Amino acid sequence: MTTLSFKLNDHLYLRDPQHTQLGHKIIHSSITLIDKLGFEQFTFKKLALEIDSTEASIYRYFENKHRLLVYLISWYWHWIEYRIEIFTSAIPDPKEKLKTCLRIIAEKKKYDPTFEFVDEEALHRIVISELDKTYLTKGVDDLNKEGLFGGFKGVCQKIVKIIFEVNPSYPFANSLVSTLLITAHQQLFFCDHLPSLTSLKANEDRYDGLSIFLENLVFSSLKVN
Amino acid sequence: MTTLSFKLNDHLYLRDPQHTQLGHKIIHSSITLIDKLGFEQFTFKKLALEIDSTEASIYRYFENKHRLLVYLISWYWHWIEYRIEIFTSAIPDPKEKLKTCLRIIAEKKKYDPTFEFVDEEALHRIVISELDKTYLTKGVDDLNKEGLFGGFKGVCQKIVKIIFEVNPSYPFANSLVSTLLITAHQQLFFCDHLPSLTSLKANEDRYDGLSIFLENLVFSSLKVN
DNA sequence: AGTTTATGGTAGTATTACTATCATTTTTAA
DNA sequence: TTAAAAATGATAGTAATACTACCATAAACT
Repeated sequence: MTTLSFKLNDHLYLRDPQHTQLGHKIIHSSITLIDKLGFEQFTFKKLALEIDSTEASIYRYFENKHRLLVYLISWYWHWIEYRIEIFTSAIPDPKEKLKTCLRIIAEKKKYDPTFEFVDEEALHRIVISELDKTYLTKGVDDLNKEGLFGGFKGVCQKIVKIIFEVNPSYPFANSLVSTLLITAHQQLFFCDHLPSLTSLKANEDRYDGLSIFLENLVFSSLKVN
Repeated sequence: MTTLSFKLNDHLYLRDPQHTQLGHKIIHSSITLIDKLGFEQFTFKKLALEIDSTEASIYRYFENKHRLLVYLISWYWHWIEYRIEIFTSAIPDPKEKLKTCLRIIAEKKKYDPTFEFVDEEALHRIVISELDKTYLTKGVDDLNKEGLFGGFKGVCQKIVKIIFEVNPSYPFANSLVSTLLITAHQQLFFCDHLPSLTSLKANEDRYDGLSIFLENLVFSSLKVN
C-alpha cells in the first residue's frame, strides 16, 4: 500500500482519487490511456470501459477531462519537487544544487515504487506532449485563481531561490526557470518528432545531451563557471 | 488589392484562400474569431455565421479547423521571415543581424497594410496562445511529412545560420533557436496570465523587457559581447 | 440496524465535426 | 454569346463528445 501521497490542491478534483480504489484505477488508467491515445482522443467513456466502470462514476472524481489532465501534471510537478528535495537537501554548494536540479529535470524518468499506481515514465511522456494544454486555454485565469498551477510554480520558485544564491544580481530568474522547465520537455518532443528543431540526437543518449544543453544555457546566463 | 502573398505549402489547404474573396473572408474572420473565442471554442459553424457563408463552403477550403490553425500560424512565420529578410539584409555584422532578429521576434506586432486581410496584432495573440497546439497532437509526424511546419523551420534555420556566423563552434544552435522562438511567445503569455512565471512586468513595456531577456540569453550562450 | 456514501446503470441532450446531395450562382473558355 | 465548368449556398444527416439527471444497489460507517 502507498504510504506517501502528495497534498494536491483540492480544487483539482471533486473526490480525492488518492483515497479510494476506484480513484487509483482512474489515475493509473488515465495515464496509460492519455499516453496511448493523446489527450484529444482520450475520453471518460473510453476510460470507463478500460477500468470497468462508468462515465458517471468518473465524473464524480473529476469535473472534466481537462481537470484530470491538470491533476496528473500537477502530480508530476509535485513528484519533481519531492525528488529535488531529496537529492539537493544535503548539498551545500548552490551551483551543485542547481546542477542536480537540472539533472533531475532532464533525466529519463523511471517507475518510482513509492507511488504504486503511477507510471512515471508514461506520465513523463504525457507532460512532454500535453503540458502546455493545461494553461493554454481561455479559462487559464480562473484555473490560476483556484491555484491549480501550484505544482509547476512550486518547482519554479524552488529553482529560482537557488539561482538567487548562485547569482543574486541576475534579473531574469523567473523567466529563465520557466523557460528551462518547459524547454526541457519541448526539446525531447522535438527530438522524437521534429528533429530539425533540436540539437539533441535521437540515437545517442538524449537525456545527457539535454542536461548539458540546459546546464550550458543556465550557467552561461548566470555568468558563473 | 494585395500584391504580395506568401507561397504556403499547398497541403495546408484544399483550395487556396489567398486567391478568392471567400478565402479572404475566411482568413480574416478566423483570426478575429480564434482570437476572441480561443481555438477550442472556435468552430466552422460560428465562422460561417460570422462571414454569412456555410460550414460546407469553409470545408472546401480547409480539411478541418486544426489545418486552418496550422495555416494561420504558418502564415505568421512566413511573415516573420519576410520581416527578418527586409530588416537584416543590409546589415553586414552578424551580431547586429542577430540582434535585429531578436527585436523582430520580441516586438509588439502592428497591422501590416501589405497584407490587407490579416490583422497581425490579433494573429500574434493567436500564436502566443495556440502555437503549441499545431504540433502537440498525435498526428504530428504525418503533418511534418507533408511539410506543414515549414514556416517555423524556415525562421529557425535562418537564425541558426546567423548564429553560426557569430560563433561557429556553439553546439546547440538548433535547440537554442527553437527555445528562443517559443519562449518569446510563452513569456508574453505568462506576463498576462501567470506573472509569477516570468520576470517581465506587465505594466512597463514588456516587449523591451522580452528583447533584453532574449538577447541576454542568446549572447551569453554564444559567449560573445 | 439504519443511514449515509459510493458506485453502477441507463437515458437523455446540446454541440461538434464532419459528409453528402442538389440547386443556384459565378466564372471561364469556345 | 453561350455552354460548360467551377464555386458557393442550402439543407440534411450521422457518429461521437461532453456532459447532466435519475434511480437502484452495494459498501461503509455509527
